Amino acid sequence: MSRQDSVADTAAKPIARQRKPSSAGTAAPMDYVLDEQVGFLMRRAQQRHIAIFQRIMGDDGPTPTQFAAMSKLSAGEEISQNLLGRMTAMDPATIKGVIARLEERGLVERLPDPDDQRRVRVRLSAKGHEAIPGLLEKAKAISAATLAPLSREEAERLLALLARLD
Amino acid sequence: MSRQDSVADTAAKPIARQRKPSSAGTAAPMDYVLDEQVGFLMRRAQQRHIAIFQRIMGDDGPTPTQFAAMSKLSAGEEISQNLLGRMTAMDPATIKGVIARLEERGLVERLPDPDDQRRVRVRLSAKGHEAIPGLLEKAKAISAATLAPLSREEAERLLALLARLD
DNA sequence: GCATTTTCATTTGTATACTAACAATAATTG
DNA sequence: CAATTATTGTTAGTATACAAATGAAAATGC
Repeated sequence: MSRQDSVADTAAKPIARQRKPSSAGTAAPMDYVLDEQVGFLMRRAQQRHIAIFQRIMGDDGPTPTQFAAMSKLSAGEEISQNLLGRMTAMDPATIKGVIARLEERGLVERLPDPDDQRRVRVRLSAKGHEAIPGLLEKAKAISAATLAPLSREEAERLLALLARLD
Repeated sequence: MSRQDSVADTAAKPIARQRKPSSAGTAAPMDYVLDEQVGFLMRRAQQRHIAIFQRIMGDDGPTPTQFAAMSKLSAGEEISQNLLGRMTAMDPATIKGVIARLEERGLVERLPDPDDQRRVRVRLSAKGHEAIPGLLEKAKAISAATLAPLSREEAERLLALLARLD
């Protein structure tokens, strides 16, 4: 294997899913199997998704949150930093770092809002705009690859169920 | 609202889900709606889950990954650090930090493996063992609360679908 | 119109999570 | 057995992600 032993491939499948006959006397084992819990399953599905994301976007591509911000900005309007955070499900501290890194790479620009001195308006730079079509193409491939193990109907069902856990 | 404007509650629902008539001339908008992509939906579902986790476990409770490690160790056996990482879907660098923080809090112990000088064996401390029953109780409540918006059948379906995205 | 509250952005601190590079030790193979 | 390869654990660096606290500015209420 070329890439390091990342969790996403090498140790992908959990090793010990055995469900002991509840014998040994270490307190009450209870019927709790970590590998069957929502949180654990979601974490692992996310790890796989992020690995796919990085593979398809490439080494100099945006991270998932960076792309989310760019995607929302691609509509063309200037948006305040915090509002952009809400639109992409990032809190103010998180969106700040994401925008700062996008700005370092020349993909977005920050400018003061003339109407509200607290606000910082964020928008795509010309370079950012140029990147959008290619990124959207890759983003579609990422979603498809992530859902590849499922049929169309199953994928639709999963998305609908996930949307209800908001 | 008492807690800061965290994404998990205040800005929970995406704001702009409007699907413009593909008018404006900023390149090709393509039919890509961030809010409908697997990655985005999983990220938001995870954010909500983690918020529930922290609320139920409490301020001095373990984090999700810390609990995952403790849960696997509760079987009673000593496990090498890397193997424990594979069992809980964490790479070596990540499990190291998790175990270090559990050790600082006196919940796990690290000891050299007599048969393999590279290995570090990890096990629950007495204090860690005592904490397990209460933590398992809370962990079940966390899974239930996370899945609360869904019916039994829907929850089962979601878990089955997530398990296939591994 | 002024005090209270809210919003916006920032900073600091903690915890994941991964890549990459490394050293030490085991296991394998010629 | 010696050389190669693999495994284990560590360190350093980057990027999320959130809590909590702060200061500045805007909105609200009375």
